[in-house]
Amino acid sequence: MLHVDLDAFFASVEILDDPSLVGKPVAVGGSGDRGVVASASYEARRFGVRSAMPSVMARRLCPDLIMLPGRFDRYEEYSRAFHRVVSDLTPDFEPLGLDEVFADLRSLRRLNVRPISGARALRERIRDELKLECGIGLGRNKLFAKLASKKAKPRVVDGQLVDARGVYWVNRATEERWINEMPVEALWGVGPATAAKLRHLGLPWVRDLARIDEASLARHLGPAMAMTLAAYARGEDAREVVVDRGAKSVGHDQTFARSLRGHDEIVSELRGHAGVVARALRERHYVARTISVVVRFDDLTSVSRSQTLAFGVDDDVAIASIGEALVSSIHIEQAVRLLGIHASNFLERSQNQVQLSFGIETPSTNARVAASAISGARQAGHEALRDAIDEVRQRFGRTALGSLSDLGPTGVDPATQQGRAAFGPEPSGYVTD
DNA sequence: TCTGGGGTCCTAGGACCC
DNA sequence: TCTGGGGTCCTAGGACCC
Repeated sequence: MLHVDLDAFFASVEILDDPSLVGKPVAVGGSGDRGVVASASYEARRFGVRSAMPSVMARRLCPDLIMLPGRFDRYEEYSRAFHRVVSDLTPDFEPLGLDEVFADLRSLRRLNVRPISGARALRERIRDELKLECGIGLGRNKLFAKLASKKAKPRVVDGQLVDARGVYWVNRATEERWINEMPVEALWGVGPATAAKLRHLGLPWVRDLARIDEASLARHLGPAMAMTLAAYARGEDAREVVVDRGAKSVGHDQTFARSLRGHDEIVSELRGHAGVVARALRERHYVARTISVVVRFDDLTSVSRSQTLAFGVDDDVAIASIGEALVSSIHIEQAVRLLGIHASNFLERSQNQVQLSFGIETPSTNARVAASAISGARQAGHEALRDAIDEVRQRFGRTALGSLSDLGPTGVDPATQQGRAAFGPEPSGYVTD
């Protein structure tokens, strides 16, 4: 198993695209009071800046930090190029986020290529063709390959950058040493909460997990986690490389610089979010049967609501209507700092079974209204129009046409409970910006 | 310093079917 | 008349990963 991890990915792409940033402390992330660092250059890391750190703290540690907002379309381009390079080594690879890849190298045996040679060649090509640095780990399974790639990467020790080995291969002796020396939080799947539980149980080391009875571990962590951790502690990891893992959900969340107050503010933001999710679905030719919303309050507590329909949706207004119905079912007494909407339970768009005239079994009146809105949309020929809008936007840019979600009314006429208002017979709402 | 936004997987309870 | 055990689906929440 091979694991590649690109160094400081987002920050490195920014520096490649703007050479004036070379040698400077650069971070990508939100710059506001509620922002966090998504990626930091090694110059920034020398000051202690780390990803997932609140931006306020990063700036305190490094006053000259150059904070960039992030251009994810650009990172995706680089990511695709990265995957093309990996695919030349083997087609058996699995991306993890934009900047990591697992690859099963067993097929290289037939070609008489040693894993270590393949890894070195891959690293050279990433450097030559993408101008990016990376760490590569080789091991018996995903667990060790991932731990090894971390060892292969440059580290900051006492504010100084320690050179990277580039490629790190874990042999049996090293495996055993790591199992004996590693704290539990070094394991995949052990975060702050699980680490705290394990410390509480007197099991702070991976070697402690090897001696504890799995059944008693399961009582505290659940059966799945217990089984996984017990296996890891024996150096076993059965996870295979899955090529083309299809997406299971898409969503859009946003934390607001100023928390939202009142139903109207929330609904108007929700419509924009619904449009983002709907477009993502259509790009993938999926429809989603389940729509969920999440609301985070100023005290950082969150509430979610979801609803599964008998058929799939991929339409801005339909998803917004369902989202509104769900949000309306939440008791909102505080200001809202985050609002999210997600779609899951995908069907291929071509496989969608649409019911136009049957009553739809749903627990709430609002959802029935949403369903009738969907029917209304289809009957009004709205779908073809929307696809045309998507196509125009694809060819001429996203701002070439005004956004459907800016139309205003919810798409549901409260008097008639009909979903005709926004779809209407006349499409004059869709004129250009 | 006070915690983003993109996701995945697991758990527990309830409804429902056979 | 009161009851089981297996299984699926849905919902809400939580933990984790990059």
